[in-house]
Amino acid sequence: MDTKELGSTESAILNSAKEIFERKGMAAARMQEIADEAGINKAMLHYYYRSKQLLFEAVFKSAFSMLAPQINGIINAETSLFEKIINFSNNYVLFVLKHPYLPNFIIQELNRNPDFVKQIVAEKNFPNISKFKQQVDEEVKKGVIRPIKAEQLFINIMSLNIFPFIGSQLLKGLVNVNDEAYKQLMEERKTEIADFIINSIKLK
Amino acid sequence: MDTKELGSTESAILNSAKEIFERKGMAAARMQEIADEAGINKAMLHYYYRSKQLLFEAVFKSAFSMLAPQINGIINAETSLFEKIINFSNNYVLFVLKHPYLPNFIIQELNRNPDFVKQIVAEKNFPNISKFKQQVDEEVKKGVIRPIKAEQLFINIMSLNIFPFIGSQLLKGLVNVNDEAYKQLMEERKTEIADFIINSIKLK
DNA sequence: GTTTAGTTTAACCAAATGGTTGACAAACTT
DNA sequence: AAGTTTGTCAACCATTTGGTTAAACTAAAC
Repeated sequence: MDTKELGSTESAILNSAKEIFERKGMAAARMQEIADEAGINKAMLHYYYRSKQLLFEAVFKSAFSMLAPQINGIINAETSLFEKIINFSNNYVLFVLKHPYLPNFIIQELNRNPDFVKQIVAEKNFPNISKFKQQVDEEVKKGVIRPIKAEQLFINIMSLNIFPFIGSQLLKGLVNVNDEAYKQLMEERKTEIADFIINSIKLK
Repeated sequence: MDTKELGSTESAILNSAKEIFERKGMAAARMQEIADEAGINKAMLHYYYRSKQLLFEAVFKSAFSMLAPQINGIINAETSLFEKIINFSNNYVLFVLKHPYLPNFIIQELNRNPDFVKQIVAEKNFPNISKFKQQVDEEVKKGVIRPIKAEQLFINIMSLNIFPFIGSQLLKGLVNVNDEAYKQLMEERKTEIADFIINSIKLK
């Protein structure tokens, strides 16, 4: 596949590995397939990354470091609570269009390997909702929004944004629409989600 | 493992296969492990189910037939819209406590194999939201709830209920709570979700 | 021009894995 | 009771798979 210089072989491997791992998951991914995708010999994978496990971890960390700023940047921005909700919903849809398999990959592998969470959480760039929490508590106290735990609100925001993509196959079936119509629904959600949330919490 | 008579070996296999497949997914599951779990010889798996693929399909269909009534029964009940929302949120949490890996398994394998959806949708007991849709449209027209597409409301309900379990590892990390505290949050959601939704759509 | 260090490949290997076979036993059938 | 079907198992098989190795190639250093 394409590379973008920088130890071209090494980054070609990482790119191909990302593609295969994200689409198939650790267990179903094949080293040979990654090598083929990168257009290089299988031995190169081990030359640069030692083992499947280590290659996987490199991919996972790289993937997580794409998602984290997405969450962090918006949740901890210097904007009002409502703006955060609007921005997140809007941006997340755009993000997923660029990386369709990424969120599912992360969630899946995190479930398969719960200990992994601890490693990741320990890292410096791991998102932190403390600022968001403080903001929510304030708005509740000021009577701008109805009483709600910041944790629950955060889970709601994440759920409404992430699940429609992860559960897309199931939802397509249940809602009984084709790919095109579902894509249209997702498009609408860029504003629908924020409306839905703000309507729920805002005290007029 | 335990069996519950009825061709004891065959059902022992299915039970063990469910357990392993749901926890590890198709790709990572091992036939030997399923046999061990069932306390029988590996050849028996093939005697009763021919191949890994067929055993997997049996498990998947069985799993889906547990989830479907959960959705169907409530969404198409003879109750008011608000009652449906309340009942679903309440029941779903109880369901997941009994079958922790099931929803994730279904969504995961459906993603991995999108063609599978068509097969499943064709079956008679596949949930259908037409009644729910009609109900939502009516309530909008009557001015009981604000204007919202039934499909979007449905997706919101599903997202708010299902995602917190599927993404539990990620959310635990982001919200920064331990297993115990997270379980507590899930407990609260039995009522929190319905409140959140109804607050959003209800016109006073 | 030779050495040297890093890079790449074809061929190979051992373990794991899904699946098969043939013997054997238990349960029906007649 | 003899024969037939059904269920069960240990051993086996072919293929796949992650991983290794030794030799060949490349390009910079001397």
